[in-house]
Amino acid sequence: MATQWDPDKPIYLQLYQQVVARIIDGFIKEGEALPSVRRVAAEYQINPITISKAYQMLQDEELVEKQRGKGLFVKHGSQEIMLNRERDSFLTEQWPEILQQISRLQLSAEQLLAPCAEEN
Amino acid sequence: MATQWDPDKPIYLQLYQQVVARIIDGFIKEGEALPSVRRVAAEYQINPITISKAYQMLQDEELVEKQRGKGLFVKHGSQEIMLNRERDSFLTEQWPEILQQISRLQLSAEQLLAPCAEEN
Amino acid sequence: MATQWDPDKPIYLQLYQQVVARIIDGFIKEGEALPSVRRVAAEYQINPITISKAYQMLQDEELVEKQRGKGLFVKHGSQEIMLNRERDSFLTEQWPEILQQISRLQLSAEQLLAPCAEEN
Amino acid sequence: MATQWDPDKPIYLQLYQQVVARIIDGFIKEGEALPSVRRVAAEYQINPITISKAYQMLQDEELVEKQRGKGLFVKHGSQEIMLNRERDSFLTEQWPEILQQISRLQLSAEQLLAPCAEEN
DNA sequence: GTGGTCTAGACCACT
DNA sequence: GTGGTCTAGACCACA
Repeated sequence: MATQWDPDKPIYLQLYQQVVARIIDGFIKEGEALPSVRRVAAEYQINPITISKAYQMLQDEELVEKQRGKGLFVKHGSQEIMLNRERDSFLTEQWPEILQQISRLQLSAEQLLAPCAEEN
Repeated sequence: MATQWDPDKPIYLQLYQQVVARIIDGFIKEGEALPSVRRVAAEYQINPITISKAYQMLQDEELVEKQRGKGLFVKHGSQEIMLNRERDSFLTEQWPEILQQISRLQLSAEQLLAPCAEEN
Repeated sequence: MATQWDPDKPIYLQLYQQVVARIIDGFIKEGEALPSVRRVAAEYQINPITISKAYQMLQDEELVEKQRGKGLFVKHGSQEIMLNRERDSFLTEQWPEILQQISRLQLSAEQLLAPCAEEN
Repeated sequence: MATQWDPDKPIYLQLYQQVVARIIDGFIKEGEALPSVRRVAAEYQINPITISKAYQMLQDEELVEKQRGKGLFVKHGSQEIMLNRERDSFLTEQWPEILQQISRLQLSAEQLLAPCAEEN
């Protein structure tokens, strides 16, 4: 999917966010295994350690659990937790800043809704 | 103003953005001088080199000009240039991502407009 | 019994320790057979190889002996050997560290004996 | 101090515990900087990344804070938090198991207090 | 000077 | 097959 990496952000973080997104969006279901470290490493031409780092974050947050010798599995309930957490953080952290920015730059509703109009 | 620095972003960048914001918002007017490196360094307990770096960015973008022995002054026309540039970058880079995020998280207009309602 | 496995320790080790504990405590008596690999595998949903590994340790230590075609049997004298070995290792390896920890954390006798008091 | 490493535990974990211990015991005071990654790496002949990993844990737990370009500093209040956490975890997790072990192995008070007697 | 990130390659333990 | 750990060495951004 993400064929290319943004060079301004650590790969492991982008990877982490990608996995979270894929769980939220239901591409990886609860109870299923994450693609193995080696598999991802081969597919994306990335060092396995970089992937481990992303996967470690998911374990630290208890969204994923290790089954020794088998792999990492999405915990039950993770999808909802992730979704709620993303919503919360968007609404309480990012959105207020965005609103402030919009007001500072005196952007009109017309300008903001332009991309929506294009889709029609 | 800037009560504290976000430890995850370079200070010089935060400083740069703060100055731009203050010019756009008219707190520092065109033709006026920026606060001196020393002054800012003392006030914010920051390494002077860090401040120089932020100020250098403003010079590189020709939004500010050096008057030898006097300091840095906001060029005439800078406010408008900055404002337009920020608008453009917001509309073309940030806003599309924000819209996508809103759709992914299935946020309702109600949730998004809540903070506006509060202000009344 | 073993409701769940600690994902941070190898299963075969936990299994080994569990068997030792059950022999020491007399739940499995000398001369009796250990539950078969297949039985344990089915009951605990564990890979049979993992169980073999735990049972192999017991054979290597000659606490258990194989009777071809019948299974593994607890040797006579094993209970005492195990008990003594556990006592020794506890007193010489674990206990000194525990005492040191207690002193470092300045724990009072009161705090340490609280659980004993509860039992009354 | 810890001239040698226990080969059964990851070095980064031992390092983490050592730093926690040194803060609890007051050898590293609140507000002070941790020894730099490179310094420790040179002193103990360890790969810098291994040390980073230990230090990262301390940051994740918000016991230590980064000052960009300067180093890692012990947060105010960390000593007490660490001490309380270690006490809690000892009393609620380790100690009950120890008591159970003592009872299982039928160890006498005499045996347990022997090392204390030696000190006299 | 500081910490952070990544690579390439090795080895280990577990299932 | 799985993930975890470590090394050696490189490069980067920041103050």
